[in-house]
Amino acid sequence: MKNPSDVLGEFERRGYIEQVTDFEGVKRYLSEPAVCYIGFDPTADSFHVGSLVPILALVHMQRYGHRPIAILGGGTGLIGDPSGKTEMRRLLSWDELNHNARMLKAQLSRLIDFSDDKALFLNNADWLVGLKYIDFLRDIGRHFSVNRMLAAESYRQRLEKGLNFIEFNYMLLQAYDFYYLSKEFDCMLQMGGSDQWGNIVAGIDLIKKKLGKQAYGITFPLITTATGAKMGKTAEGAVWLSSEKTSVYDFYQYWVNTDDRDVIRFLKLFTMLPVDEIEKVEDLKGEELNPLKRILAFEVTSLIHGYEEAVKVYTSASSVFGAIEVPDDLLPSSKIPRKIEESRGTYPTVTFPADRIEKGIFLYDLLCESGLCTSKSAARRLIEQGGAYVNDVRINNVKAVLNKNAIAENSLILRAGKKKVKRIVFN
RNA sequence: GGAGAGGUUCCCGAGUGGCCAAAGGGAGCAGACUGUAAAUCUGCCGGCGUAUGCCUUCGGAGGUUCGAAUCCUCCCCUCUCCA
Repeated sequence: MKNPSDVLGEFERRGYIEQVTDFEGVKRYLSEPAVCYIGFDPTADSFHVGSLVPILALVHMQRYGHRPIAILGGGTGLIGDPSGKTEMRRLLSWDELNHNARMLKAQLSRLIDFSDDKALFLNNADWLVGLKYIDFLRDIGRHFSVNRMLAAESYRQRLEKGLNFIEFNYMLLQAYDFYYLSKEFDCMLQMGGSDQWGNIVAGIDLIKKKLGKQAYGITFPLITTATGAKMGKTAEGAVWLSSEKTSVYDFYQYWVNTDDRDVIRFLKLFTMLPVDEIEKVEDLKGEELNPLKRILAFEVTSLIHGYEEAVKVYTSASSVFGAIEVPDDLLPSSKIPRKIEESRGTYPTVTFPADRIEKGIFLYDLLCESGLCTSKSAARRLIEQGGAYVNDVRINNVKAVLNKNAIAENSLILRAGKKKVKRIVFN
């Protein structure tokens, strides 16, 4: 069993920590199995890559013997957190909320063990919705100074754009969450993104005032890529953890395409590989980083979608981009297949009726309908610019028509640019 | 409640009656170079498609006009100042 207090060191070495309210205090608190919590946004029915750090923080906590609590901001989601947003969030309906809660818990369950209450998944709607306005003002509201709230960074930004009263109350509700959890579950540590600092501190103050107890807070840094983009954002939108929303293939690709400068940092942040091992490969540069990128992609995919799926995408990606041997001594704890036997990868597949190909089908139609291009115009452009490949042969003719000659075993491989590939099956 | 400013294509932002599918930048896409990286260069960047063409788009609904993102009316939203 690991030493519970070492989790803090682990966080430090992995780059999980932005701020701590009281480092020594937290260390003492974590010196024996403790309870900690993180709140999650209920606005979608899947987490995305941006939530990975908080989620993995809970995973680490559990591995070190602590009891993590994931709070779904059901009650607060009905309001919308202004922190770090420049716009007001849309309000959720009850049905959406319940649906999202189910889906999110299922996702977390793959990573966190909720059996026997070793971890908890709670919805703050359970205790927030029943609050009485007047009681709340008397018991909780009086402890908050508006002056201090206005000074909080999270509100200051919004003050410039405009902040309505409902959002202004968000801090009180989140502080109340923390107070509630400290009272009911002895949870004295809250973690969260750096934009949550103000809310966390407010909760600590409230606990001090109401219970006379000391609570703690840790915030994670906002993770951006080397190019300055927010983590997990692509042109197509967020990179989701749900394979329904982001295919496992695209998920894997997102990670392999990591910028050189981010590889080591991301290995520490987003995989569970031992930090010792990661630190040993820190000096690798240039092309040597390619196997590391594959390990990164493999490990994260494996964590989120499971080992089997990860092996599958890894194999198919290798058949698209070429297999490389990953040395046994490179991050030895990784379960990535070190050698790939030449096998046909499983490309993302789209099926078409067989008569389409028998009649002959315009290449641009196929590109468009298979989802590789967003419109026929885009498909034409792609062909004109030399980015369209059928079975690895570049097709430059915009009016190209595919017929039976193009297929082998009822399928063909369609490429758009270097990175987007689909297998088209006709039957 | 009063006064003012504003809402333009994925984002920022120009455009004040025809030359506007709408400048410029960013993002994105393709190609070259490469290592499924970055940087750079070239091209593209509403849709249908190849027609001096049509359709959709400048907050929403109407109107004026041969013609509107641009003018008028009403409405919605945002911001600033005052109360």
